Amino acid sequence: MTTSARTSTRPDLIAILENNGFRVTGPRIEIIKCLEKRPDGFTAEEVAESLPQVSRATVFRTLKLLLGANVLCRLALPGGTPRYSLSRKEHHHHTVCVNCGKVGEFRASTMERLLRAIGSEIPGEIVGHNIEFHILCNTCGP
Amino acid sequence: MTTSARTSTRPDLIAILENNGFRVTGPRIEIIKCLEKRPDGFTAEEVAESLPQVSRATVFRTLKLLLGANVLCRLALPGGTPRYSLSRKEHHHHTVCVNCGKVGEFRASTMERLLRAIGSEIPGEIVGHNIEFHILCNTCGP
DNA sequence: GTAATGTTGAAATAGCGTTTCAATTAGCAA
DNA sequence: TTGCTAATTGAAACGCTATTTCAACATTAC
Repeated sequence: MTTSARTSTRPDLIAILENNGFRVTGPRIEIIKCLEKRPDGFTAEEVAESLPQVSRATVFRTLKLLLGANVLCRLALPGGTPRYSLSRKEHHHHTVCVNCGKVGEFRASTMERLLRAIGSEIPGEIVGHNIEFHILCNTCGP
Repeated sequence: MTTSARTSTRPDLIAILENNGFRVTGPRIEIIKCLEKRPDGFTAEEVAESLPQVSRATVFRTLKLLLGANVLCRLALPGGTPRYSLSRKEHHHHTVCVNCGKVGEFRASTMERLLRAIGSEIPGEIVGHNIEFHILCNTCGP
């Protein structure tokens, strides 16, 4: 019996805790299970509300921990509440629906080529980037 | 005597107030003058501190007004205080130095081509995007 | 000038997140 | 298995960026 059929695309978050020297505690397991049920992204408050038995502070602490481990992304809608999304390990970018907030991931080959080429047009050393597309998803769309 | 030698790249913010039906008031003029002295971007607090005679609320109200008029951009450093930057009218993107916070603008032709091409790779209708490069600028760099 | 309406300051409030600190618990060693 | 120790937790206070409220005031239209 394998642990998960999705290990190839979704990192095993419990293992990530262990490998980074963090303790595997009840609250953390509950939070992680909750995140994995939300493929379209979520707000911190949504997680806290759905886990009233876990302290809000612990929710934020765990999200921060996962952000630091690069398995969670925080994205900002224009003028809206930040949304979080579990990520695949591979480099990717995000789409966020401006109507329903649903978060998607995509890897565009055009994008990757661009990122390699753009360096020479920017004055300084690129150490990171923030690229999000604001969309109307196919459910909310015109 | 012309109003400004930079009208071609920097919009005339006073005119923008007038054209959008906003009143040209003392506090707004002070705020706008202050912003125009800061080519590298600024935080809301920096503006408020340098204009103690203007209420903090008015600073934020005026920044929001200019954001709505698309002549000001708000950008987020990873984990840092949001920074604002006056913008040229043409479509552009931003660089933010992760060390000193200095904001730069650039228009990369590669970028423009990408943005036209990427639509077919994204599920839904693109209504906007958020693209920032986090850099070490030439002053802070290695 | 005067009325109508937009704008202001000051302070309270909101949203998202972090910190504090005492109490608890996971993980390890004996 | 027991005990030790450092990591973690909950609850509440706090911090920061920003917004709202509301009475007083300034600006523009008439």
